[in-house]
Amino acid sequence: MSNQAKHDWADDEEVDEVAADLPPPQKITNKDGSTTMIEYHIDDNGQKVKTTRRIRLIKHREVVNPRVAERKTWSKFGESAKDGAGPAGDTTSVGENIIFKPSTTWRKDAKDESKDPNALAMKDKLKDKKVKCRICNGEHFTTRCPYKDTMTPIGETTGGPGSAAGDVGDEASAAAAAVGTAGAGKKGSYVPPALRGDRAGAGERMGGKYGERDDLATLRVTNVSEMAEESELRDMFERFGRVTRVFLAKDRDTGLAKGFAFISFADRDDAVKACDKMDGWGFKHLILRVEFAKKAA
DNA sequence: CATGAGCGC
Repeated sequence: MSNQAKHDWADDEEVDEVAADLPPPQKITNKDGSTTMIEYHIDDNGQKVKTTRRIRLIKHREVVNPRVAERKTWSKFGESAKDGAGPAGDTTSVGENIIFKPSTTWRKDAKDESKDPNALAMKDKLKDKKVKCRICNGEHFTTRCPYKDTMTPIGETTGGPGSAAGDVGDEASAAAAAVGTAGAGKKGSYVPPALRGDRAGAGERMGGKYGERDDLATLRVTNVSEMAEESELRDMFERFGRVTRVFLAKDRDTGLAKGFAFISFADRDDAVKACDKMDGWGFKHLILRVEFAKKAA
């Protein structure tokens, strides 16, 4: 630190010679306890700028499943009767929450395996059995194809003009085709999101703030427990057919479920079955109400 | 009770 350090930046006051023409800053306390600050300033280009900020109090409160919280109050018994609260390290092992996370780098891992003679033998075996992906002709089953979600199987129409089948021999050239611009309508080529799915050429019917949603096979589920999770809902509804979307409305601040959810099925018939069976279903001490969703407001 | 996000041009 030199003697320049005497200058305190906090004393800098180049502020507000212009402040006179600006509206005064406002501070509004909202119903939910948050504060909205509205300030005005002149930017470098001499433009008047209004800044609105909303400040929330952060609640340092842990969200615990009440059933877990309740269990923690149980008194111990037997040889542990005199032990204090919480797990005793010498008699209890605390399980971790194991979360299943599919790796996004599995292809790389698979490549590394190719150095392994066993894996090579397996590959040869697959070659002999002529396992061929219908999407990219790669040596894997179609369901395992890395382009499964972005490409259409070779030979299936995408709604675009068909052309002679490209000789897509391996994954590398398939990838090149996916990235390239040439094969927009070509079989096995990249399909833009707007053209994916069953509705052919629905591109121009899109509108509204969040785009248009087909709610023909969407159920609205109400009386959903605060503690519910999307995965649990998915598990419950999947047995009726392919679930394409699960939306559980949650409070942005607390993360707790707001009590209603939407479940979309690929097939409306499955939605009908699910609606029938799940309306009145008991879930986490509440009775679900399930009905077909109406159009969003 | 209850009809779905948030990004940023």
